[in-house]
Amino acid sequence: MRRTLKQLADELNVSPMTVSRALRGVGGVSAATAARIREHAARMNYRPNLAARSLAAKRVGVLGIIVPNLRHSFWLEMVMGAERVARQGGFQVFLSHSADEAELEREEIWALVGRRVDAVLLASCDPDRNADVIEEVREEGVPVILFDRHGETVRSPGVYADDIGGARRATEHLLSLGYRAVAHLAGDMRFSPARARVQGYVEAMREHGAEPLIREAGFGEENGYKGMTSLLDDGSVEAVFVSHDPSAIGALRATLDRGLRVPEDIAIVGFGNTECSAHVAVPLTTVCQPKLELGQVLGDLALRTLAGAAHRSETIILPTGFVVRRSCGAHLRRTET
Amino acid sequence: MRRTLKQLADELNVSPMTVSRALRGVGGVSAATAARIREHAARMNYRPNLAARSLAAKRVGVLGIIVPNLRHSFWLEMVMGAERVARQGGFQVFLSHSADEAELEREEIWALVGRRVDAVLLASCDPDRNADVIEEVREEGVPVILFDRHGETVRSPGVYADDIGGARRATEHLLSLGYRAVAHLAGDMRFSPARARVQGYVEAMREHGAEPLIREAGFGEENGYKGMTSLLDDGSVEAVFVSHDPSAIGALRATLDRGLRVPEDIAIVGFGNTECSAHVAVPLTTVCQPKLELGQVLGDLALRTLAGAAHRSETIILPTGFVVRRSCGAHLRRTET
DNA sequence: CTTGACAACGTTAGCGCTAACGTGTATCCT
DNA sequence: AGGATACACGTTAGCGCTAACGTTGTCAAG
Repeated sequence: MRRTLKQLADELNVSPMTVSRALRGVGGVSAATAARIREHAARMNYRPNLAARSLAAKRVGVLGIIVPNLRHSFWLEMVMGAERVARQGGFQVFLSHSADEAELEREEIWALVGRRVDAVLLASCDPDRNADVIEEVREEGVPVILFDRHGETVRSPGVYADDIGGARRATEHLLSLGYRAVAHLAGDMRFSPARARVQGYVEAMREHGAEPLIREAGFGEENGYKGMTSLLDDGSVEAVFVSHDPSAIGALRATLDRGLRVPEDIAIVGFGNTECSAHVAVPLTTVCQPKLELGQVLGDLALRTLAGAAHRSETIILPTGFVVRRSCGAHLRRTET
Repeated sequence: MRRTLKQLADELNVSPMTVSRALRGVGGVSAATAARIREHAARMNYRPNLAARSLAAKRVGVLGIIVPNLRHSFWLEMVMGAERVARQGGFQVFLSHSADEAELEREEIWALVGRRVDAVLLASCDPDRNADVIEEVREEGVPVILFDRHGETVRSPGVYADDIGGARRATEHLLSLGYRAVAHLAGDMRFSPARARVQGYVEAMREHGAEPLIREAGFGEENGYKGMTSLLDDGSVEAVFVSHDPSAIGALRATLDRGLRVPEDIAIVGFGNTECSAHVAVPLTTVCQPKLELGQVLGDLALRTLAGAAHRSETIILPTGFVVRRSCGAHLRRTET
């Protein structure tokens, strides 16, 4: 079967330890021997048994990442960003997802810890409910770094997008275009980003002396459709800031299905800049998070934490961007921005 | 730090082996003792060290999956499907991606094998180039199961979508609508699915006595845009079957940018049914692979292979579906289907 | 009362690797 | 010359777990 360190050592008439040192490049071996060993290992196509290595050493060189869901590009991009940084730092990434179920998430966390990952990067689908596990894992010496979603009770180093600022920006954009009746279709309020976006929206409205009008729709296209329908039933809205692009796409469809025009009759601004946002019938104006960068910062934070170089409870918030397309009606120049 | 088997054993005044047996439920322990042990382990929140377990035992309970790219829902869904089945079978999944680089892919394969995964499920970005690694891994007793893409030289058990049949279906659909000048915007011919789709297209055209017209565009929206532009420059096309939905979206945009109408002037059919396909300006008629099912079949094949219950070089091909939307012009009823 | 068979546990010996310390030899300084 | 110093390498002892075999006790058949 596989070749082991010891076999290599026998073939080369050195001790296993020397081979180990040479292959890891930790010094304590003459350059000549090291070269000889490395060459032989390469020819023999030797690969260390990482399970054994991680058992013997403490560090394993693996970060575990758990996201609620891989189907949304947001998570995916964050993971890719984190992975890139981790790889450059000599770490591998073990990726899991919780399918948005707190119970499964607990299991996944334990599975990662059982595999002795060096750190857990977690976008929890329910940070408060799983606060105990997180605490426990921390006590065992495995850093847990939260991202995107935080809870009320859990405070921890983490990386987040500036949801409040992004929501303010979106709302102010609509107000500056001259819309007054600007409503908000909120996301699932169990999640901190949804709450933060509501907050940003409300702040912006208040500052402009406008009355907030909020409807909780939840995430996803269908919820957006329903939420928008109910909003249109109820009263006269000029513009809507939707908490999440998929919902915004649903809202757009609902509006169009009513025979209303976007943005002439109703303006829409989304949040997230998902893959389809630029392609839909009326291209969506939207807030965009720096997804890849968020991931990179996350990976970086993890590496620094492991190196002991991060502040305790370092919290990083990255600013959001804003993409103006057609759904907000800016191109109609109702008012100069 | 963490509690170990031995600690548990001491606390319970039994041998570590008894604890191990009780926790794995392999028998050889009285029901009473087993219950006592399990209860205590649960209260102590004991988690086995999987690295140690995988070192001591042969089986680890992990499948490694490598896909070229996670950004396309196709791969993602396959992974999710495979993961679901694996989980039900008591396996975890270690997910990697090769970023479409053969060299990286080799590394990822070795990394997985180094971690002693029980099997490698691989959608290779270059099956021929990496045939040697695949062979080597197999010789070490780790089954490698290919999916979606196969090479010329590598023949192996695998799971594939019926690309030929799907392409035939799409082409025949267009022909049956009365279009005669049906062109094909091909994908990247290095990959077997692109070649298969060309084949299906050509076969269908020949059978209807129509002349194939193929242009290689590659994958992705930009390539689709360029390919379509060049196609429109060259001559009179009535309909186009595009090898991949993102390219089809690019092609659609190119057509619209020219001031041509879809489907009135040019009909378009895509392949893949990606997330955006239903949302674009003219909703795309497209061939859809049973992504999740492909993944499930893949996971199932892997488990059966590990159980020794699969035939050598079992190859599974799943039929594709077809979604008629607006871009093909079927709703205009040029001809009854 | 043996004998054997079986259940319920314990013991031993690693899996493949690495940390920590030990040994041997050349080199250098006073 | 004697000892300190440095380097190259070997030895020992596990990491936490499990396979394989050993031991003890029990009970029924002969």
